Amino acid sequence: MASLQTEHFDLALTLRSGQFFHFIEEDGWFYVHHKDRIIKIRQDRNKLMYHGATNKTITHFLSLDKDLTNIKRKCKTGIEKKAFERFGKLRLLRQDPWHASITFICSSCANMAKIRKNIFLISEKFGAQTKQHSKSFYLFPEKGDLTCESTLRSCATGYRAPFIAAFNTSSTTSLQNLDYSTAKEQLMQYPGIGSKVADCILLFGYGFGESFPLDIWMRRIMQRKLGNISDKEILNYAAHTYRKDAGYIQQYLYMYAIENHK
DNA sequence: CTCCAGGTTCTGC
DNA sequence: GCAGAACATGGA
Repeated sequence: MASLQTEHFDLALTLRSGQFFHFIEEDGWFYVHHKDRIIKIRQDRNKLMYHGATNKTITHFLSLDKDLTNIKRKCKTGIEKKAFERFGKLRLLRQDPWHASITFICSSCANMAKIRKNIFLISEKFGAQTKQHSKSFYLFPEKGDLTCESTLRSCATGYRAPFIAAFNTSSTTSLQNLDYSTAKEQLMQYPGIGSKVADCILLFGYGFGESFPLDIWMRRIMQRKLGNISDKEILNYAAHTYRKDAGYIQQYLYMYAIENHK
């Protein structure tokens, strides 16, 4: 077993924050899917203990190298301050883009428990079985393997099944090199990917910090902050006020909104 | 049983 | 361009 020290980081909060669903909790350990690995990991105060990945992989995947200085500066007042105080120890995971894309195509008009179910069923029906840490898992399938719409339907994906099948043959390898707006336009050309899902994919899968996923919870909290304004105006506000830190601040606010809803 | 969920798309003004 | 409805399904 290897270990590493962390600062201002909460593993459980990070994993449970609705950005990622492909993990299980058992006997005090998290078993986290990451590409073809299952990372077995747990936290004790400032110490992370883990099996199945290198220090470098863990540090990158969990964004332990992320500099929070600018984010902290933008959360000095108002609702952002409260959200940062409560949820500032979560990091944005650096997920596999393909995995994140399918996850958030599944997310439309669903809840977190259902998205998790979709991801596990898709893995069971299409993914390769693997044995790691003396346990059996199903890896998330490769791009190109999600062709059968009826099997996708049996993963409780509903009307999203044809969207997944369409994205299965997409060519999105160059998105990394585009600017944010162009990358978002490209993603939104696929069926089932609108503004919000595109922002999730760009933030969680491609690391575009300026992405600001605007869902029903974010709309509520931003309208409470700014008044009854349109989505377009909210996104405009985030772009100009939060800039490259919009994604992180969104995640704090999202968690805050969920925890404090009536 | 009813209501809602990390929306998107189509339709009709 | 903008509001309203349809879209499948599971969880609370």
